Amino acid sequence: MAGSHQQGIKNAHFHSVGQSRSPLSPGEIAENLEEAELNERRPVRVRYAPSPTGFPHIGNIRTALFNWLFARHSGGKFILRIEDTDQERRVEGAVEAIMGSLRWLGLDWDEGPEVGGPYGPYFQSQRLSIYQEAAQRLVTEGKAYYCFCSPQRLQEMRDEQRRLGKPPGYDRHCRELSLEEQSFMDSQGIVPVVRFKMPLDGETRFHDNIWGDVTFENSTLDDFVLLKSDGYPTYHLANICDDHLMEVSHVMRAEEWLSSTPRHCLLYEALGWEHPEFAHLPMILGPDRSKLSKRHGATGLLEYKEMGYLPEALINFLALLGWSLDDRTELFDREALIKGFSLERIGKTGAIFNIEKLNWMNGAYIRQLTPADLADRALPYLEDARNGLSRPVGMKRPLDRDYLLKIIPLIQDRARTLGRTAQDEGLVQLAEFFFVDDLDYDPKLLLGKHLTAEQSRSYLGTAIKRLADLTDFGAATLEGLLRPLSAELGVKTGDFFGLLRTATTGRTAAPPLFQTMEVLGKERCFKRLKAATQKLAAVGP
RNA sequence: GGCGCAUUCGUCUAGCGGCCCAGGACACCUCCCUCUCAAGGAGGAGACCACCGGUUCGAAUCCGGUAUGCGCUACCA
Repeated sequence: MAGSHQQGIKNAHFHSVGQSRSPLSPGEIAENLEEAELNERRPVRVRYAPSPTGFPHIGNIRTALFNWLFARHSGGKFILRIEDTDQERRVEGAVEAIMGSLRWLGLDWDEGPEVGGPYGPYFQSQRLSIYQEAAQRLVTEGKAYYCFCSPQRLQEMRDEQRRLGKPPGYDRHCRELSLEEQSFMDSQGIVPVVRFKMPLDGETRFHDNIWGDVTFENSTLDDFVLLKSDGYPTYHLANICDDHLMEVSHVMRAEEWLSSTPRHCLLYEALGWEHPEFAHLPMILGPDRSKLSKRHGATGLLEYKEMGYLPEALINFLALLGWSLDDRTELFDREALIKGFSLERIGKTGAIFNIEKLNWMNGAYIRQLTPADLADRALPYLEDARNGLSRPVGMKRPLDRDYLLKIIPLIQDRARTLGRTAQDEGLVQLAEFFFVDDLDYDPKLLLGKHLTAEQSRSYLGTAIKRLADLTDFGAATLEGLLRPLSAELGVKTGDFFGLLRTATTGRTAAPPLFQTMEVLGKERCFKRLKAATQKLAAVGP
């Protein structure tokens, strides 16, 4: 099977730029910049700005990936900023999960938590005064106002609007409050929020690098909240302030933000700032075409690590969800992805996350690994063989790496994940029988399609006898003995080898028999062959 | 309901007026290889390019409408 691995590499057609792992050369970056940034002289600075309200899922991470690819492609900076402005929904451990996810995929950030940077801090909760000052300034300039409406009033207002079939939105009740009215409310102890004073007419138009020109009537936009009563900013305010202060050049985020972009444009304008370029990424959908969520099954990125997907395979797969290089390239190494990535080739339609294709791709990546690398990556999964489908296997630990190294060539072409899969195509499942002491299988499997229990018993007995004299238990020797024996016994090789396969591996589908027996070793094979004859006794005639 | 956006094989997609009675990939089927299962190789099936009009010598590609879908419509991001 040594040749099979070579073949795997040869036929996988991995698209590579044919250079080492080093980043792009300055010349290449300049070239990329020229093609992508004709109108823009600003250095590229992009950011991934998740909120720690949960663990990052496939969709979030795809956004991170696109930002990272764009930054690396253009020699710009990739910033990680934590948007922790919602105190209520904050989830413990989320920040760690975010960083862990990025690190697992190798998406390194140039500025952000743990690495710092000249535009910090990178946690919005540590930048509150910035937002408060901005809100204050807008109020002073008459571009925003205090709103004292209670949550109850707002809720009733919305219910009423819904009942009347009118477009929902704040009714601007507090927009023109007099100073007296305001101080009265203050004296009542009501803490106001700050709302943006939306232009009542006109339209807001902006250019999106993916969607083209988009226009909104200002009259359809309401006076949204900038600063909450707890002193924290809303996403809109914080996002705008930080993107401006951190000199973000391109805002790349999910499509669901497209509708709030006019608000952001207006806010930039009110603050006297120029807005960055926008690029709204198409969404990742569940099989029912709705926004991917927990009810679609595994969505957390780290779950994919648990299941035994390779980070490079996941990156490749995710990159192809919404982006393509051309009409045929499917497999990219990291450098090829960086080199080929461009905003121009991002599509607009939501993409369904198709796990089948991921499985294929992961298999392709597994095949392309060196056996030693695969062994090292597989070891943790074998040691802790619980992932997903669970059921601990009866292996003695710690595992013998040298033994594993001999097994790898036999299962490398067959594995689709490093863990377990529902179709038994996970590496753990494929390797399992090499490690356990006692095989547990249905004795009937020994009979195959054409043999009786009696025949099986007899063939097995003969095989054991002949095998006993063997000093060399190599695959070639085994074949040299067993193939003629099959003829001698007058059994089809398919039936005979099938019998031996089940006896030695406990399954009907396994790697090639002779190599498998060689790796298993004489002692283990004998034990299993004898156990099989025992089992046969239980089947009857 | 309002606003915005989208619509090419089951799925991911190529296509930016003639090269397309639409190309690639996954999945599926057949065959080859073969001790089983994979991997690999060779084929196949699968899309009236959502629909209806228009522009044009010519449209999947441009324009309009319809339908459907999705997103947003919070003191959430």
